[in-house]
Amino acid sequence: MKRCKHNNLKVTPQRIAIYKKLIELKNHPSADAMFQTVRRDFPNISFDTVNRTLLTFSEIGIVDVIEGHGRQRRFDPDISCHHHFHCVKCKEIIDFYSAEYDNLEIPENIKKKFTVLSKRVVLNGICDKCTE
Amino acid sequence: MKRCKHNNLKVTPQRIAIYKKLIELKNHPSADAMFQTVRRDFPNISFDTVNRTLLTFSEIGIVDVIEGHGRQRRFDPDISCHHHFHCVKCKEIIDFYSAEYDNLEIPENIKKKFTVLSKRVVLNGICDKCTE
DNA sequence: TGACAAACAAGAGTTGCTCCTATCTAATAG
DNA sequence: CTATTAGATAGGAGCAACTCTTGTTTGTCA
Repeated sequence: MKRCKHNNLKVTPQRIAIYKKLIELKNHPSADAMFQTVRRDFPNISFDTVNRTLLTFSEIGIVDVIEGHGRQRRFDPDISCHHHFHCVKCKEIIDFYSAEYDNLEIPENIKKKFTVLSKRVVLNGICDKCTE
Repeated sequence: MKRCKHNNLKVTPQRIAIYKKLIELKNHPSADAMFQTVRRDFPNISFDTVNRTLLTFSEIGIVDVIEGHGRQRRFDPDISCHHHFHCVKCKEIIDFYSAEYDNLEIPENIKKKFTVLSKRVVLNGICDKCTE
């Protein structure tokens, strides 16, 4: 919440409610999933507020917007360095951790030209559930 | 085109036109961008045909559907192993190559549980044009 | 406590696919 | 070479997931 003040954002009950739900969740909710969840405690919040708040949070760096192949945008409350496995069948995104991947160097020619903010290894494949 | 036959798909003029444009392109077109391009040579092709064909191509492995943060799905005609830099401002996706990244090992616990089909390192940051 | 900028709810609008139906065509059989 | 038929196409309707607009409410600072 300090983060909000630092960015000239007001601390509203809606934002607090969304933030609390976000840190509770261990998966990668869509805007709609967050809306459904927050709505239980806050019955007349609008979808737009939830969605806008999530985008605002991503701008000040308290959530990540994650890469996806599907149609819905997904948010990631875990902003520590981690990596993703995408199942091409069920579209699920599974987090995993790897020291080797965390320590990857950014290639020189990239570092010279661009400002790199984050890195992530994305594996595509078929998850255990879809293999049967 | 052999690939089409192997997968019991018919070789139609539309598919040939889409395929030709695809291998010409060096960027990461959206379905709509492809539609606009193909339409110039093939004025009465429908958007649906282009989109369906791109999805079909991705299923038989002649294009990749790539991770993206925006609302549009992007296709990648370069299916050799390479990596992506995403500019968080202009949303451009820039390809880069790195032998170090190509040789990354898949962690044991992932290999045991899931079938990995491809791997890619995704860097997020700000590109040279957006830095000014 | 009053003024003002920021945030909110509700609903309309937009984008980017995805599905449906009637028509057409490429490939196989005769 | 023609008939058959499974698969493909065009065009348009339908739908999901945002995104914008408008009028109202709420924090914050003077």
